[in-house]
Amino acid sequence: MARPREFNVEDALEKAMQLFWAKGYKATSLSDLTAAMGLSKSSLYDTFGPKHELFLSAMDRYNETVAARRAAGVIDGAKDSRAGIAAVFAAFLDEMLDAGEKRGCFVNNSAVELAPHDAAVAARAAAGLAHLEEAFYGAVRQGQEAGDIATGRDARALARYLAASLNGLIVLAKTNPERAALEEVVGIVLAALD
Amino acid sequence: MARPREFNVEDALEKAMQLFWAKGYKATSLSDLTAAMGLSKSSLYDTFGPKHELFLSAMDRYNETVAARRAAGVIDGAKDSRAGIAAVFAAFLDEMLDAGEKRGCFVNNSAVELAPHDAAVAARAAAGLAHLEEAFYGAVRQGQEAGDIATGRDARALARYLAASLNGLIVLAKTNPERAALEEVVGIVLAALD
DNA sequence: ACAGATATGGACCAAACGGTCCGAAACTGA
DNA sequence: TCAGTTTCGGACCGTTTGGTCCATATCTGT
Repeated sequence: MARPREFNVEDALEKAMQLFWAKGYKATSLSDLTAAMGLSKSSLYDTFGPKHELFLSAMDRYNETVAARRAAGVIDGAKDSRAGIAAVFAAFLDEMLDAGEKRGCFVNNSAVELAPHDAAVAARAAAGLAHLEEAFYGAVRQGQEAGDIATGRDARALARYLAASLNGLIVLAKTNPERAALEEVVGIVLAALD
Repeated sequence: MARPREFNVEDALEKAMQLFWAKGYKATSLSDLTAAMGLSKSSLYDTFGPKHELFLSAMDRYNETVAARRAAGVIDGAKDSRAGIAAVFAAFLDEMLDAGEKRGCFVNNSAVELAPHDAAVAARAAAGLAHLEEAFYGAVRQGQEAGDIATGRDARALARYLAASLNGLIVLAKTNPERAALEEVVGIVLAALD
């Protein structure tokens, strides 16, 4: 019927997500995007709509892929829920310290930069956080039933607490990326499960 | 000797800080600034230098005034250190929920938006966080000596933990401003002091 | 082979960006 | 009073921004 697209939509969206993740919304220009995605402005616009819409798509992709992988990481520690939770924190620390990129969490970044003034972004950020919280919630409940997490506290509150703590650590790591100090904090955070 | 300045430097810087705080660096234009500060571009440039320098001055002002006031809030609870710490968390929750502004913490915002790519901002964000941590540290030590905070944990690590948790709560509050849920999390955070 | 459909790059656009410059205004000290 | 100094608003600058448009190239179905 017609000329085929010369780029892979998924790949291009992935590139856009990586850029927005690393630089934020306002600091990423259309030129940056077209360069990274390997297509021209018109193609970008035809396929993904205006910049803001592309950004929302990038957030959706993040929630569906990166955040989902993270949630799966919690669940993988199924036999030992506590270990699964600890693994998520450890993975984040590695990501913040090893790469030197310090890009943090795309949901976190977007929530801080845009959520107060942008309802669509706020909704996606809320969904992303809820995703993480839900993963923690499942692990906490399981751990409480299995006995390796104390039952004294409400599982929902604990899950929220874990999600908040993780985001706090990310912010801290952006300015003070010292592994030992951060691990000490993680230790205190996880002690709430005892 | 010469024509006097028609605006108050401190007041103008305060206005700039409020704007950057609410909107972030990239989203705040020189037009926004001159309008809010009540002066023309040339005056702004002569007095505060280029935009980036003005932003750094705004961060300095935040650290010297807002952050200092916050630290004083911790110390005010001198007789009961734990209460002083709790008061800081409560004050932040009020700020995030009552105003409806949800601007959060200027240091937190700047750390997320710019720290990974801007060393000067990163340094100031680190200083702001250190300021908060130091206030917590003093309170924790005092509390441990007085007996209302458990001595089982290192005071420095606890202070860092409190600073991280506070920042995590701020991020959470930006997308999910439900008082009850947030207060529950605060309760778990403060339980680490027992 | 060819008609129809569609994705392409690059030219183009108005607006907004951060920053510079300068003539005029307003004050001071002598 | 008036020379000297400093600050003022606003015009102006080149660049970059997000977004639009179109002639061309390339594919498909018949």
